[in-house]
Amino acid sequence: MRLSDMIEEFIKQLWGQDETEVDFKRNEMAEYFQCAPSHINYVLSTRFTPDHGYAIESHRGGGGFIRIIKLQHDHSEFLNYLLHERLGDAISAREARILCLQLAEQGTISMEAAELMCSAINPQSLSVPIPDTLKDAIRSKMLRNMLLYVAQRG
Amino acid sequence: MRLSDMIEEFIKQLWGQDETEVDFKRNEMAEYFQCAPSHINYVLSTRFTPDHGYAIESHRGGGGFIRIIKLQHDHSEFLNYLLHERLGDAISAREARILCLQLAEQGTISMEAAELMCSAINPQSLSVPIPDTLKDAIRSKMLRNMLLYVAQRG
DNA sequence: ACTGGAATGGTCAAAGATGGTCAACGGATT
DNA sequence: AATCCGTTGACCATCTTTGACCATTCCAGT
Repeated sequence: MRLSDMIEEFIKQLWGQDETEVDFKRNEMAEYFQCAPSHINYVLSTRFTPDHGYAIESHRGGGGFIRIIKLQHDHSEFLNYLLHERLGDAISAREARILCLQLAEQGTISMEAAELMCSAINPQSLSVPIPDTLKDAIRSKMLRNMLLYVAQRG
Repeated sequence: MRLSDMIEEFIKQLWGQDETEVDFKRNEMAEYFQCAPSHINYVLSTRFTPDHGYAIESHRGGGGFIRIIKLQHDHSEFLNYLLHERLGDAISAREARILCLQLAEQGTISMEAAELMCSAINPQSLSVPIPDTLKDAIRSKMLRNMLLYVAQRG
């Protein structure tokens, strides 16, 4: 069995009943498996992505940690679709806006949340001198992060 | 838990009912936590700033002390302050995050809205190859648009 | 009034503690 | 042979902790 698979298994066993997230220290984990610390990042980026149903948070510096959050599975199909299929690496302001409003219409988020999201991805927010391709990429990342937050709350 | 976090907690528990400020001696506090006196300053400058809703006063010399004052903001005034003074044309992710959480703390917005805003301004949203100065500019515009929505809605 | 020491708090830079990124290497898979 | 995936290490970014040195205020003794 590959080391990465063992680390994946180990991490999955950290969850107890009902817990929605687990914390650990990257260096301790690497020490335990006698591997390079960056190996932990590799496992996270290949096995604990949003597509796999997880979100990652971390803090550096003394007392730092890595936190893996399980996304709720009982949220709407539409949200899942957006996160895993519809939302790619880039999206226009117009498309993003429509998706936010649809989320509200079908009750996944409040209309206020939708409006707030629209404010964030408003073309004005990105009125800086960079190529449109980058703007579409940023918008996609922004929307993804916001949707991930929504998905964390079930 | 980090020492700095424990000191922060401790200080926050110094407040009684209705009190608007608390006083203490830096050296006594440092002695209590067995840390360098300057550590207290570190905690103050990272957790009790005006952005966090606090002001600091102090006196040196015999009988000296540090005083932390809880600022009390009127909702719409604070929003105006943020929009017209605090928020310039650039802001770091860290500062932006603190301001959003502060808005929730004051009850101007819900904690959900604050978290949603934090998701949008998350460094990950701006992980594209552009200079940091542009990222700070975009963040400022995003936050401004979201705050404008909040202000107009309220 | 002066003056110098004691009692406080402030600043800043270095060291320590974490985690992140990226590119190279090598074996496995196609 | 070409490509993909796992593994590793060099280098980077961020946050915390500590200590050396500085500034201000008070007070007691001239």
